[in-house]
Formats: sequence, structure tokens, C-alpha cells
Amino acid sequence: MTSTERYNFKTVEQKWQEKWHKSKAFSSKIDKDKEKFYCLEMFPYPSGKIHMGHVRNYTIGDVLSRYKSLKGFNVLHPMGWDAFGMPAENAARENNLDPKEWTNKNIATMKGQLQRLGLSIDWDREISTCSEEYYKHQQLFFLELYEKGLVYRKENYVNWDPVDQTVLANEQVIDGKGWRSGATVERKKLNQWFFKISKFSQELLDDLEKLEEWPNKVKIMQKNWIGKSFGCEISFQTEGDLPVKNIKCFTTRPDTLFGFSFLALSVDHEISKYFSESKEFQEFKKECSKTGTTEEAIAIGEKIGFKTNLMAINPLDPSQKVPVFFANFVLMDYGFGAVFGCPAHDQRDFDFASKYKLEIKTVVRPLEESDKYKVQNEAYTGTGVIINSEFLNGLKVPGESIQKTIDILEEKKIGNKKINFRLKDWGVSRQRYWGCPIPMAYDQDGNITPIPKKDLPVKLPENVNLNSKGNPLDSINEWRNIEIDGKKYIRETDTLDTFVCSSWYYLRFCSPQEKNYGYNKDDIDYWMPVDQYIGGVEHAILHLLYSRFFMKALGYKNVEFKFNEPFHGLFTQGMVCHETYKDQNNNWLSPDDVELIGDKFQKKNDPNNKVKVGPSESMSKSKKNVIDPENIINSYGADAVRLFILSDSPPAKDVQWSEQGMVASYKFLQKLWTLHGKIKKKLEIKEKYNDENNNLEKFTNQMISRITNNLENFNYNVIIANIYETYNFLNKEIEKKMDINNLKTNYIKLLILFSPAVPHYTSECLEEINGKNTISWPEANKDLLVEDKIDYVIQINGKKRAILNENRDIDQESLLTKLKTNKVSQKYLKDKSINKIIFVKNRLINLLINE
RNA sequence: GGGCGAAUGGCGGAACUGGUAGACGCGUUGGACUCAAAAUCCAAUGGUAGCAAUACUGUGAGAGUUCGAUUCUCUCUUUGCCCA
Repeated sequence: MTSTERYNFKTVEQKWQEKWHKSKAFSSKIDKDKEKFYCLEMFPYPSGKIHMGHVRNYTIGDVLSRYKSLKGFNVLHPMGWDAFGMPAENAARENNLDPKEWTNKNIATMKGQLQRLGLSIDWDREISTCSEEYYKHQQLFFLELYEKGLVYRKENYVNWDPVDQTVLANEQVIDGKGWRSGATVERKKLNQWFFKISKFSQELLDDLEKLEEWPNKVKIMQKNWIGKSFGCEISFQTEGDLPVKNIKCFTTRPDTLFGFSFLALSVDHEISKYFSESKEFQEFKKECSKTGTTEEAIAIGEKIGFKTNLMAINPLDPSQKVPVFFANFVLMDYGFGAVFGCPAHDQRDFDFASKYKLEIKTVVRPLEESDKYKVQNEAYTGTGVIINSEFLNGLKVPGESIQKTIDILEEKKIGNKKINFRLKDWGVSRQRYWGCPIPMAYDQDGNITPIPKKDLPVKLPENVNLNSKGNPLDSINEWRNIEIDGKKYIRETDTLDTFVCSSWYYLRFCSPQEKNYGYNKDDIDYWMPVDQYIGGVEHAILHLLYSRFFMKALGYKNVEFKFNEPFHGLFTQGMVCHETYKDQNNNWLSPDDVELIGDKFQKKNDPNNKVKVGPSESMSKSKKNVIDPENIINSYGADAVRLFILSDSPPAKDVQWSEQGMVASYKFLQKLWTLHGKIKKKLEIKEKYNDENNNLEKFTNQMISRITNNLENFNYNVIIANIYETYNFLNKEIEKKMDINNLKTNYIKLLILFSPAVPHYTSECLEEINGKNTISWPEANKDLLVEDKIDYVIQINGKKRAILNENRDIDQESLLTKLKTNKVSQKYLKDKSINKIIFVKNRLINLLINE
């Protein structure tokens, strides 16, 4: 390609993508002489097409990978597909397709799209979680965890979506409704498989401290999610018409015990067995099932209770006896399924007590109130002082009151200090077809038997009727009924939560071909942990916590496994946003459907229809504010897209998609190409000239230092600004006489600095200038980073008044002497005496004078 | 309601450990080229006053620490995210 032509991104990008592909430029092998760098971006769900969020995520990772390679690291940069999940099943059902076909077709499309972005991915390591090759290892892990006692089955309440006939995870319940169907979510009891993540609560919490290169924000979110709290287990004596002598409660507020006015039990509390005959109780229980199981649903929902004839006795004041209720806001998996109610200082208890006309006794007053303070319309939950509580009176809340009360309760042998975690065991059962089958079976009596390891994988049956209600696997008898050692069994028909697939995929990338096990020890010992993990902050809790758990679970009772955290560094990138448009009938409009006429938007082909411009929001199909990366890459080329997606905002923040910005990036590459042509011409003339000031060399050195620094700190938007600066500088400098050897070496270095961002373009330029020579990341010459002349800021009384360009390292006295000949400062110093001088070496001088 | 961030020109955003605020880009304006337009190139561009040199002012609001604060501390406002 001759440089006088316009830059043809189509030819250039295709040429280099083919070269990289043929030469396996990004394939990675263990090389113990080199330092490894494992760069991983969250793998995509193959929904059909890539979206701008993917473009951003993978461009960020690609910049890092390419930079680290040039720096001499042995880089592992793989890609795969999070291929199980409901969308495939839904799409397949709607279009009468096979989920596998649908998924594989999408993978093929999206792989092609990613390749056209020019990502430096080792495609030989590609994995797909829906392939037997992948999930058979997952089934083996499941059995291993089962053997270690980290997997168990129990009956549990789930969020049940009555329309989709499926279990929903808590985060799939939005405002008490199913995220997909919109149906009101119910509570339902099901037998479910669980991973014992709670066994590692403390470890998951403690190890957060080791994750120095994780955003604080994410660590705090995980910490809150794990939710360690100190509290007290209290045993209440009871009297009444049931053979129950006492009830154990857990509370984080034992200090409010004197404000005790009822005791509330979960409907599943063992005492409920005495009510199995009661119609009223069964109806109450049914009513309770209408409230979801999320903390939010419980907090918002109406509190209802069912009164028993039991009375609970306050262990600190035996004269105080209060009623015992079953209540919908108490769950069996919190504490012991029993809490004591102190309405004055807990809003939930307050609502309940108000409804059932129970006593509301104030036991905490705010600091500024007197002891006569009484809680009125809402619970007081703030800090303060204990009152009306006999020997607890005067204790500061919460600082000393909780601990003191626990001490007293322990001494009196009424209660024990207890630590409680909010983190619950991970329910992994899903009543779905398109997931990894759980390798378990049941005999005729319902006893559990693991599928023998030699019979793995348990393959998903094909040609399944997805239109059946509930789990399609339930209705395939020829798949369900099996024989193990001549005995008849029925398979487990639940499949695993897809979060299980993504909890260990980073290990699989180290040994994607390994036949016998999920990973190969030598491979993971070299590559793990992931040095930099990059993805959306929406996975801050679940995916990242589950992955951390998985490492701990694999390492549990396994001395060979030497890792306990999967991701050394974590970076969470922001979203790609776009303005939203609605027509006058409030229908969402795609950016392709509107055009800007003057300063107003109009609907295309319908100029009378007024378009309302809404705020810029994360691109989503439902709001139609999406830009298809494929069209953009076709029009402007991958490098220009990469340039734009990096340029406008810091990677950690949201970025606004802007057509103008996109065009500007495209035009800039054209300008850069024109400049490249000029440089090439200059190099051909073989001009000899001694550039004494070394302008270009100095500039190049500064750029090496600045761009390297910006790369290390994820300031990728600033790198793009640095590239523009370099263009501006070179474009002027090239007009001067230059030494061509000097020009060539420095220009090559600059091109290398650009290459992580715009790899096709720089590859082409470098080939023209540098031939087939290999390239590596340039080192800055530190001597050239130091300027001999410095702009000293002259301040008078702290205000900038002049700038003096003087020698580096000049001392205060000499600078002062020079200053006296300077007109501007003379003006200010005339007839004034200097009281104080502040001199900052190589920076500024500040003269304090009398006005 | 709780936790964690953020706030800088018309817009997106720079600014190392407290030391020239506004890098770089977009937009806007003026100019060159052109019969004309697009593209391209050159120049200007925080605000106010001034022909200009320059002066004053300016990083959400208010206070504080400091010779000096976008940067540190406190209060407030707005806003985003997470949890409820």
C-alpha cells in the first residue's frame, strides 16, 4: 500500500488478522524462563451478536495483553463462551430450534465479530461451557465436592416463578416480581442441591484483605454480602398449653431485651408440628408463602402473625411474660428461626406490634433526650443510651451496650455470644433443560447415589420437547430411568446454576485439552492466578464470590492445590451509554430511526412525529438505544472503533457513545496515515542534519514514560490523548530539518507505543518502516526526561504573576537575582519589602510582601 | 433507610506525593482552498472588562488547615451505584 493513498482499513485489517491467525501469533505455551501474565476478560454469553459492552471490555483487555507481550511477558489471553442458560432455552422454544444449535450458531457469529476487532486472543484455547468436554469435568468436580461434604441436598424455600415454572435467584426477583415473566413471585418448598459456601464465610471475608488489586468498592460489597454480625443466642423459658419448655433465639440486639414484647417464630419452626392439624395455621402458612424470600420483600411486605397460647418469659425479668407468634418475616435459615421482638427499636417489630396492639416499651433514648423519652410513631434505631432496663441503664448504644449485655447473659448462663453470617449456602439446582446435568440418582426409596465416575459425563438428552411445563427433563423417561450395577435408579433432573460453569472456567483455560480432569496441575501451577481480570461491576458479588468459593472448595482437603484466590487483580469497566429516544406515542426509537435536523431530532420518513430525547443510559435492547458494533466496524474499521471506545472516558467510568466522536477517531487515523506518508518520504531523501536540541528524542522519551505510566494505571483515555499529542508534535516537527536515523528510531518507538490501541494500523506502518524486525516495548532514557530549562512560577503573595524560564537546579539566591531584572515582578516588588520567601526547587518561588 | 463513589468550560474529560487549572478530543467562530459545497488545512476558543499589554474572577455551595487547595478536613446540596 503506498502512503499517498487514503488509509484503507479494510485491506490492512484483513491482512493483519489473517497473518496473526496463520502465524498463531497469540498462542501461548508454558515457558518457565519468562514471567507469565494471565489476562482474562469475563467471557460472554452467546446471545447472538456482540454488543458495545463487549467491544469495550475486550478492547481494554486487548490493550493490556498486547502491552504486556511487548514488555516481554508470556501472556495468556484466552476466550470462551458462557453457553448454558435460559435465553437459549427460551429462544429455542419460541423458534422451535435446538438450544445447542442456536447456541453454536451464535458462538460462530460472535467469534467472527470478535476476530474482526483484531483481539490478541489465543483461539486454540477456546472453550464452551455447554460442550460435553467442559461439563463432564464440572460433574466430576461436583462429585468431588460431594465426597468432601461440601455438597448437600435439603428442602428449602425458593423464589418460585409460577409463570416460568422455575426457581429464581434472589437477584432475579425485582420488586417482588420475576425478572423475565413479571409474575408475582411465590415462596415454595423444594428439594435442592446446595454448595456449602457458608463453610468458608470467615475465609472469604478474611482473604478480601489479600486482594490488594481489587477495587475497594467490590470488596466492600462482598463484605456486606457475607455480612458477619455479632450477636447472642438466648434461650427463653416458655409456659402454655404445649409441651415446649424453652425456645432458642438469635439476636444482634440483646441490649434491648427489656423492651421485649413478643417472640416471633418462622412457620417452619419445629413448634409448628403442633399446629399441623390446625386449619387456621395452614391457611396462615399459605398466606406467608405469598411473600418472597428476599430480605427486601420481607422488609416491604405486610407483617402478619399467628398467635399461639404460649408465653415467653424474659430471662432478665421473670415477671415479664409476652405472647409467642408465628410471623411471616422470620425465616428458618436466620438464627434459629426465632427472634424476640423489641418494637421500640426495630421498625419491623414496631409495625408488627402496632398491628397486634402489643406493648411498645422504650429502652434506648437518643443522647440529647431525657430518660422520659418515649418512642412515638416509628422505631428509634440510632445511637443513644439504655434506659428502663434496670442494671443495663446508662450503657452507651451500641458501643458498650451489646457486649456488656452479652457478658451478663453469659455469666447468668442465659445466653451465648454467637457470630452470624448473612451469607447463605449456594442453591445450585435449576429446573431447566439447558444446563449441566447434576450427576446424581435416586433409588426407589429416594436414597441418593452419585453416578459412578466412570459413567460421566451425564449427557444432556437431545431432541427434547421444550414446550412441556416445568423442567423438560422430567418428562424424558428413557433418560431418567437408569441402572447402576443392575439396580434401578432415577436420575436427578435438575441442572446446575450457570454460575457454576463460570466459577472455574479460568482454570480450564490453562489446560483446555486436558482429557482426564478439569485442569492439569503443571498448567495451573504456571498460569494461575489470573493476573488481571476485567469485567462489569454487575458481577461484583455473585460470580466473583462463587469463583472465590470454588478455589477454596477445590483446595479443601487437597494439599496439591496451592491457590485460594482466583483473581489477583480485578478491574471493573463502566458501561457504554447512549441517549434514548421516544416518539410522540411513547414508543422507544432506535438511533437509526431518528435524524438530527438543525438542533432537533426527527423520526426518519415521518418528520411530523416529534421525537423526545431522553437521558443517556446504558445500551439495552428494551430501550432500543443500541449501536450495533458490526455496522460500526464495517464503516470505520476495528482500529477506529477501538480508538474511540478508549478515548472518551476513563475505562472505569461509563462512556457516552457519540457518532461525532466515532467519526473523529476515524478521521484521525486518516491524518495519522498522511503524516506517516510524509515521514516515509523524508526517510527516503536520506537527509543528514544534526539536531542539537534532540527535540524528537526528548519528546519520544517523555512519551515512553507517560504512555507506559498511563498503561500501568488503566488511564487508557489519556493514552489516546497522548497519541493525539504525538501527532500534533510530529506534524510540526516534520517540517524542520531532521536527522533521518534519529527520525527512524524514534518514529518506530512511537509507533510501538501506539500499537496496543491500534494494532492493525501500527503493524502496517511498522512493516513499511521497520521491515520484519521484531519489536519490543521501548525503555525511556531517564537522562533525557530531565529538562535543562524549567518554567519557574513566580508568585507574589501566593498569586501567580510571572513565569521565568531558567536553568534546572538553580538556587533561591540566583533565581531572586534574575527575578529582579524581570519587568513584571519589578512592577510588584517596587517599594515593597519582602517578608518571607517560599522556594520550591525546580518549581516555584513565592514572595510574601506587604501590600 | 444504610454503605460506597462522583461533581472541573457549551460537551466528554486532563492535572505526578498540596505547587502554571482546563492537556487531548468534540462543538463553536474566523480564515485558506473552491464557481459553490463537502472534505482538508490554518488560527482562535472558561467568564467579565480592555484595541492591547494586562487585571479581576473561576474546579457543586459554605467554612477550615496552608505561603499556596481541583487535590487535605468538616458541614451542606445534587447525583450515580450497591444493599435494603
